[in-house]
Amino acid sequence: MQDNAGQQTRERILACAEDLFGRKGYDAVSVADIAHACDVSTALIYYHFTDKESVLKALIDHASEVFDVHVREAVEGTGSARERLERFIVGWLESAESHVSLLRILVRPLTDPEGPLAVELLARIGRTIAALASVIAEGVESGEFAPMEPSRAAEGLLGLVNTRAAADVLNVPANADHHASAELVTRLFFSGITR
Amino acid sequence: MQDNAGQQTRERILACAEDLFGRKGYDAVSVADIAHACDVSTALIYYHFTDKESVLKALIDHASEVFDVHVREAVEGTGSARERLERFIVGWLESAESHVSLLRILVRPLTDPEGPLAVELLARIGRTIAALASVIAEGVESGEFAPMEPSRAAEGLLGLVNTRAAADVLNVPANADHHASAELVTRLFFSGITR
DNA sequence: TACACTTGACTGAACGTTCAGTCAGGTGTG
DNA sequence: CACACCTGACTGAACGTTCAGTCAAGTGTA
Repeated sequence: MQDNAGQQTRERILACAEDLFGRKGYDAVSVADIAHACDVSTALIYYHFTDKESVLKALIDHASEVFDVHVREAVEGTGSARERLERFIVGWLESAESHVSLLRILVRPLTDPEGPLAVELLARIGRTIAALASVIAEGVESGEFAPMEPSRAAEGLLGLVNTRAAADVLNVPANADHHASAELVTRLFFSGITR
Repeated sequence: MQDNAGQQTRERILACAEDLFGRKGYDAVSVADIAHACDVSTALIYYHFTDKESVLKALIDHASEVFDVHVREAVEGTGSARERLERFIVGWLESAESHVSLLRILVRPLTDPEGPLAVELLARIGRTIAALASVIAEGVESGEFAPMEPSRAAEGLLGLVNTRAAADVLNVPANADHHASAELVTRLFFSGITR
């Protein structure tokens, strides 16, 4: 009972931190804010983590597990390049919907390039783009896609999918209709807007 | 000479703040940082601005002038919907290249929805999307574009163009080749990746 | 069973530092 | 003088972090 009480608390702290960091941003959230949100003392957070940044680090590690799955599936999966990319789009948007805060933490360095752990996060994004680019490159080589620079296209795809995911910030109601989102992204990315 | 020394100083403060806010983010930059960057006292900043947030506000007003031009041109300009959107893409990417910090300030609330002036900035983004959507809607009505929800497409376009603009954060060298960027975005948005 | 000892989980209070913002006053020009 | 411009010295509050110590729940021993 008490053996895993510590683990439970650690998870509770992480859950609160995920929500707060995702909503307000790392800098704007104090350790006291996190502590208050999960009803513990600030000192307890330093019992479970070495410092504030390591809380963020733990969240990022968790986030990678959630989102990287879809990238790996696209790279290692079966089917045509387009099929695998379509599955990536759907999967990524699903994860984005259920882990908005986590996604915001991951993409923040794109608008905050000197923020906390920016170097690590940007490297991660770079790896994601490279992975998607490899799938696109396959499609280009096989003639499935038109000739183009794969890394650029991959960048655009990630931009599209993340914009769509961040859309609930805007007035646009993105809730519950991520199927429509996936369709839009798929269509925009593969066929464009032109009739 | 000294009459407009104040104006000059105000502009210098704004220039430093633009750079610092754009690189490190509003929260991570102290008033003392800004003061030190343009070699004045912190007190002087409070002589020219009522508080820290109003410095950001002044920057945003300036940013709007820089970026809104391209949106207005797309809405009020002549030519087909596609031509006007293409001009918007080129213009926006040009401004983005020469005002990276400013753009980062404008889009930050997308990943920091409770940050400083987020409400105002999000409203601004909403207006931009609505404006682009109206152009896309024209294209849809005239049969130039395939039937689709204009606001979603507009959202995607803005996402594409801003992702491309933020790309210099990544390892991808986006400098000096915003023509290639514009081509990519144009192609991705209008024709998609498919052969 | 009883009692001394250890441990993991947790806290209140305080640390030094940094922050946004203030203020009384100085300097040069019309 | 009067006014625009500017500064050094300062303040209260908030910050991340530390620390001495509490407490309930084992554990080993007799």
